[in-house]
Order: sequence, then C-alpha cells, then structure tokens
Amino acid sequence: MPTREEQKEQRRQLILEKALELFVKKGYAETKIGDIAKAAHMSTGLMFHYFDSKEQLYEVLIRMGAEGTNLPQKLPYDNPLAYFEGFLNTLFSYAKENLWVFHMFVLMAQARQSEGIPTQIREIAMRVDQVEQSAKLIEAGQKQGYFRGGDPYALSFTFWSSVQGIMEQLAVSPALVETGKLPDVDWLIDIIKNKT
Amino acid sequence: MPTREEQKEQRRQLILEKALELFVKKGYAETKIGDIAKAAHMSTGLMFHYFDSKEQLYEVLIRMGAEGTNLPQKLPYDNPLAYFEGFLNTLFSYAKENLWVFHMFVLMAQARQSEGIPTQIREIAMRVDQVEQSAKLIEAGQKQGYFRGGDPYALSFTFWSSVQGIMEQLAVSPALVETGKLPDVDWLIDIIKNKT
DNA sequence: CCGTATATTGAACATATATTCATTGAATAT
DNA sequence: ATATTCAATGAATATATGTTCAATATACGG
Repeated sequence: MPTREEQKEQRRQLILEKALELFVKKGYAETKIGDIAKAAHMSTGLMFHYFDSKEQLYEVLIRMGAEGTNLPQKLPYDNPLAYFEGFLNTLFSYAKENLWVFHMFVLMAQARQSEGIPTQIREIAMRVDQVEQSAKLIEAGQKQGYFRGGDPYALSFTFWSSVQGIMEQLAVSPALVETGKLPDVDWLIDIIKNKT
Repeated sequence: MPTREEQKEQRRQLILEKALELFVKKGYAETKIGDIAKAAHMSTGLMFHYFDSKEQLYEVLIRMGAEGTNLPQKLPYDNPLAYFEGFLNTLFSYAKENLWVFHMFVLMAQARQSEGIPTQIREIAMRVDQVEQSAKLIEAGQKQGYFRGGDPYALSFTFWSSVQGIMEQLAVSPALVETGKLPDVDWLIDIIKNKT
C-alpha cells in the first residue's frame, strides 16, 4: 500500500492532469476551482492544501510546459530539413502516447496570447518562442537550397502556426488521435521545403 | 450631424467591434461586460440598452461569423486546387484590409471548441465546418491527380488546421499583417498539392 | 420654447465563486 | 494505547461581476 508521501504526490499529479485538461477545454477564467476538484474527486477546500491558489496552480503548469516544449538545441540531424522532420516525428509520436502533450501545447499558446493571464505567468510562457529560433535556421538553410525562397521569418511563422493549429485541433479531437488519422510529417515539411 | 437612429446604429457597431476584439484576446468568461463598456466609452449599464445580456451579445457575433465564414459554394474555379487557392487569396487579401476577419476566425474556433460556451451558441458555430466539406472535394480531386495521396479527411483536417493556426497567430500579431509578412498562399497549398 | 421620448449614468442588487477556517477523521509515531 | 500530525470536508466569508433600476441629461417633434 502506498505511503502517505506517495499518496500526496499522486494526488498532486492528478490535480495537475485534470487542471490541464480543464484549462484547455474551458480556458482559465471559465475553469472553476470547484470543477477541478470535482474532476479530481476531492472537495474544493482540499485543493488549497496542494496549491496556494488557482493562479499558482496555473503557474505550475506553465512552468512545466516551458521546460518541456522548448526546442531541443542538439537534436542530431544531417541537414536543417531533417531537424524539422525529426522534431515533428518526435512530437507527434510522443504526443500520441501522451495526450497531455497536445493539451500542454494549447495551454502554452493560450498563456502567451490571452490577456487576462497574470503578467508574470505570461512572461514565462513567452520565453518559449520557436518562430524566432527557427527563422535563423531557415535563413541559413535557404542558401544551401534546403528551404524554399521567401522571408525566413514569414516561413518560420507559417510553419509553426500550422503546427500550433494542428496541435490545437487534435487536443480537442481525441478520436482523430486514437484512429491514427494524424497529419503526415511530410505534408507540413512541404510548407518550408524547397521542391525544385 | 448624424440622426439619432444613425448614432444608435454606430454605437451598436462599436460595441460589436470592441466586444469581438476582447472576446478574442481574453476569451468569453474573462471578458467582463465592464471591459467592453470601457472600450466602447460608455457606462456598464448602457450596454444593456443595446444588448439583452453578455450572452446575447456573444450570440449576435457568432451569427455574424457563421454567415461570413461559410465556404462559398460557387466560387468559380478551373480545378479543385484553384478553388483552395482562390479561397485563401480572397481570405488573406480581404482580412488584410479588414482586421476583424482575423478576429472572427478565432472567435468561431473558440466557440466551436471551448466548453463553457452556451450549447445553443456552440451549435451555431458548429454548422461552419470546412473540414468535412473539403474532404469530399479532395477525395474527388485525388483521382484526377490534383492532390497528394493519403486519407482525404486527414489532408483536409491538416490544411484547415494550419489555416486556423495562422489566422489565430495573425489575429494577435497585427504588426505582421501591417508589414505584409503574410504567408504565401502557395506555401499552404503545398500541404495538399500533388507535386509529382 | 415645452413636453415627451430616448440616451446615459452610477449605484444597488443578486448571484457566483475563490478563499478561509473550524472541525472531523485517519495515519503515524511514541 | 495514546498523542500528534496531517488529510479532508463543507460551511462561512469575501469578492467579483452580471443585471436592474431610479434618477438625470439630451435630443426631437409640435
């Protein structure tokens, strides 16, 4: 039987899991602390044993996301295109087994964009900015003919916005994930790839 | 000087405009009726002269969106690919001049996905489903070699999710729109286009 | 002008919900 | 066994916010 310490940790994880789901499905303000409590099978009051406030609970989630969704700096790859391919492959296959990854992707976007999220928490989410990082990579790769022509920032923006859009839709369409009707990585790579 | 009737209509439009902006930026629940009032330079109470409730104001916006964002049934086109090209071209160029189109796109997605939006309003937003419609078009066009192979629904889903993602990002990045760093329509068409 | 209708305000009211807290019960240590 | 610590509850409290309303200002027709 689990020790007290373990029980507590499990409970904490359960709260985080349910809170993530709800924040994504309903947004920050519309998710009531009582909703989370009910989803985690506990009383409203008990929530405050585990987290100081609704805001702090949200912040914990965002910090987790900020650590997890940063672009890996040293993903091994032969050419810059393969870097993006590798990232998407890893992302999709991992998310398929761990649905919370979809949710986390959405949560981070929400936190970045939506006003009405406390400023300090927004800033944490803002630090994760794939577009800027990738733009440089694309610019370099264009000279070698890997990427199509055009403004590198616009290309990077288009690519990541698309990925974002897909993650968002998948987050609310678990049926698609289960039936395996996921986008083919190549389809998305073609947004930036040079086809001549 | 404008007649009273005109004044009233202008005010109504102003409320709708500001409400759209705020609902998109902050979400439904986080947008307070007082915020909208302030943005439209009027007292909280006066809002209720123009709209019965926050919910009804939201519904009016969703109805506007449902009429505007439906796929045109009879856009003239030579081949199915040109249909998508034409749609995106029209969408981007129109939205560039009318920024509220970006916002409306986001609002509709929010209404469709987010729980905590009153059911009847959700349903209105749900009727606008590009994915299902386009999937048929894609399936037909695949046989003629216009579109790449793969599950037509997954292709349609990927394409529209990408468009959605881009519209969402542009909605919160007006700077990109002004500087004209918009995605090239071809980049997105390449998601579904057959390149052999 | 004057009276009526309409626009507008700000405060009052009702409700919902985040947070606190006194109390209970269970697990662990002594 | 008993004491002590901590998990857990649910009701009480404080606060925020949607909505109503009485009072006031402004525009319009006669």
